[in-house]
Amino acid sequence: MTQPQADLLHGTLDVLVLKTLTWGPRHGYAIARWLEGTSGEALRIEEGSLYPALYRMERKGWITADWGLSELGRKAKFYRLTPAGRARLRQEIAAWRRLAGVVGHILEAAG
Amino acid sequence: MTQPQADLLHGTLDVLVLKTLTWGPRHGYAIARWLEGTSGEALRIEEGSLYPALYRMERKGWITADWGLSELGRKAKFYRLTPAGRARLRQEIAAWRRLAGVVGHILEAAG
DNA sequence: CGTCATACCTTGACGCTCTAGGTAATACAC
DNA sequence: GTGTATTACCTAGAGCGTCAAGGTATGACG
Repeated sequence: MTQPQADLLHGTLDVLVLKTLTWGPRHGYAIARWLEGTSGEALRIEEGSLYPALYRMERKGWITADWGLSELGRKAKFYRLTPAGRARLRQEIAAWRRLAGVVGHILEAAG
Repeated sequence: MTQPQADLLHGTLDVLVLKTLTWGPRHGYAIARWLEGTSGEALRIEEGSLYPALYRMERKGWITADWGLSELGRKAKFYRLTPAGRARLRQEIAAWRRLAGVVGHILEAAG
């Protein structure tokens, strides 16, 4: 009965993950939990979206990963921003602001 | 040399088109020109995105089309909102506001 | 005669998200 | 000790939206 998720993220996952990592290294599972929590559960970060996104960004050199131990003592892969990732984040934030500004302006106009 | 467009629209085309049609019927080409103009050329509406979007939404019953004559006397297909389209527009605006609010909140936080 | 603008349409590649599986280890209840 | 939930990772495939790059046809302009 559960409805499909209807593309909640609209291509914003990369920028959200990059931004999350500005607070320090985090493993994938923690990134998902943090984004969901910070959004007041408005976002659902599906693992089938998250892990491919992490590999993508690692391949592009925006983040790097090291294995370590989570807060609960389990093995976990910690990701952190590279300088290229910080630069990319700035670009993506700028692009998002442009889009949000334009779309917001059009949608809020009296119809 | 021209860079690829990098998914400027992020899945917002449907809601933008629906909103455009609240100002009255318009043909595809005019919808594209209007959105580009209103956005101060910040948006580029590719025809390969627009026309499939129009068919999609017509198939879903959100818009309907009639052939007519453009302002310049050429044959053109005029689209207009159906009641279902208006309902859908309200939903999509609400979804957009939620997403924009959450993403904006996260991205604007001091990193 | 060539070019630009209007107005429509199609195909294929690409990329992102989701669904729906899977593994493995720990923690806790019964 | 057996089942269940949680943590933490991973993958395959479908679906869908956007873009690039083509195409048709008409009319205006020089």
